[in-house]
Amino acid sequence: MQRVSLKFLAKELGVTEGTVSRALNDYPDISKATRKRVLEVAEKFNYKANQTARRLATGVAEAVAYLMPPNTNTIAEPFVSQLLEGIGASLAKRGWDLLVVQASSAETEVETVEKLSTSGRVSGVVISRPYKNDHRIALLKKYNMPFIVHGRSLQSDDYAWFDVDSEQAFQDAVTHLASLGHQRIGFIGAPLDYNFGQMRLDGYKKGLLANGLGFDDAIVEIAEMTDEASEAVALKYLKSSLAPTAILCATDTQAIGALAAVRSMGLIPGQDM
Amino acid sequence: MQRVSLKFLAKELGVTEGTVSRALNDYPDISKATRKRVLEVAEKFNYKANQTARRLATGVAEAVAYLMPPNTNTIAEPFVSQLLEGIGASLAKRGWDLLVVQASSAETEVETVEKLSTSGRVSGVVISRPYKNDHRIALLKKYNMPFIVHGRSLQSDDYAWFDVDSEQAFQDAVTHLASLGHQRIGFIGAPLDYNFGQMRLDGYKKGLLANGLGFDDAIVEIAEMTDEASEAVALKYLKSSLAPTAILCATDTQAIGALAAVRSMGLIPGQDM
DNA sequence: CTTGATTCCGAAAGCGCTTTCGGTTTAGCG
DNA sequence: CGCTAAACCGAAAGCGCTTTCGGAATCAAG
Repeated sequence: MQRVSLKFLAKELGVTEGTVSRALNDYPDISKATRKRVLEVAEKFNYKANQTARRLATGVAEAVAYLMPPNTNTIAEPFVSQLLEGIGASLAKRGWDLLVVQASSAETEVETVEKLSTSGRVSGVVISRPYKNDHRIALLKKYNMPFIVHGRSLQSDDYAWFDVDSEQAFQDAVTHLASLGHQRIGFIGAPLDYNFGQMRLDGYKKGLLANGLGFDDAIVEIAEMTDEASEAVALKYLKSSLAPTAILCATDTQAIGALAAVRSMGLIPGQDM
Repeated sequence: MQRVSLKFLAKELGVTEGTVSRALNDYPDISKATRKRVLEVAEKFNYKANQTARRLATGVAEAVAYLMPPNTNTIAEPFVSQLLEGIGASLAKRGWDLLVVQASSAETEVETVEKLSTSGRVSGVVISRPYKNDHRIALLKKYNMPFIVHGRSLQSDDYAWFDVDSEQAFQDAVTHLASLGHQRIGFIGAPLDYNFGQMRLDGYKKGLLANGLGFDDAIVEIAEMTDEASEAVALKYLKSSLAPTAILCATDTQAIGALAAVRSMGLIPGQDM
């Protein structure tokens, strides 16, 4: 199978590679006639430009990387998948590539970001869940690599981010539960190192306030983001003398754990709890 | 910020770019001493090779693409996410990239595969869920693009694939249930258009046979792969005079539906059923 | 018919790396 | 000490594309 290159097309057409390139890339200084000829022949031979060469020549990578959160298992969370789907779709429209990059651990994350920033294979980076004083962000800035953050941090004024309004959402959730008549609403939170952990807790608190409910340490706890950890916390709540009638969880995984706890107590979720 | 290129390092060291390249890539014809010097300086300036240039020069893309199944929402399925995680991890070890590519629709899928095969940006492709007479596979073969298929088809002898051994797994599942004392095991299957649907059904049947259990039409049904459909089927089983004591579902989603049915009957999963 | 402005395209220089080919040194050995 | 073989490294040619520069051809205007 003869690889169809620019040179091949040029020879076929009896023009220069430069001319073919100009025709293909809609340059102004090319006659209507030759452009038409070039496009036809390119079509005929099913020419697809070698992206690598094009990238080297233009200096633009035409690709962005999504940096996977380092904790294993997080990719299984639907939010990552859906995010990827969205990013991928809009990149595809421009013919750009989506790279999915993993740092095997938190330590290698720095190196991963560094390599991403300096190896020139992407023109932008998307990261999720900023930390406080995020070293990844620091690095991206240092190398002048364009990036956008999914999730916000307390000091995220000086870069672009997008996020769910965690605080509002959790306040709404409390309000919803309160409107159903719940007076005693428990909370299983995510680690406060994560900004969303902090925000969801804040939202929960605001919700309590807004609905005239009291805050009780006994049914508010931060747990690891695993179902086991959350299940244990939920069990403790349920077995206490003043058990909550509803439990709000910061993440899906924790909710799954809590559901298991509810069931193991012989209660039916959505009915007894 | 001065971009550290090979040329830069070469000038810094007083040698040729070629020499630096050789030292960095562990070529044999380079002295221990200069290699050491080169590595030190490279480290000092935090040199990372421009991947694009390297790819163009070597002709190997150092990247593989995962072609997302075209049906929307499938990426949200955990299997895709976990697969990506696994592929990404092993690619990362070799310093290769993982591209996630989406075809917006079934029609554009052909073009997507074609571009993937001819634009030279990847050296291999992974696809999921082969169809019968898969046009993607035909294209990949035509262009001599290495590929591997996740899932198998009936005629998958002439290419590499990997898959869960559905048949064995479901046979094992039946055996497990039988060893717990279950004599009447229901089955909610996936559409037989899917190869795994057929295989799981076969495994179920083999399991019954192997454990001396009888096959009963009344508690074996193929359902859509939604929780609602599965819930309806499970309810029917449970309400019948000869209700099964265990139900095997072909997919997670179906199991979720069945669990709902069990609970709505006031039974506790894992205990009463 | 001359001149100056346009239009179009060829020539060629890169982009940053790899890799072959030779030539110069050094080592090995009689 | 002389010869051959081996060890190193410089020079340079690509990889397949983009893009500047300038020249030839065409056109409009005087």
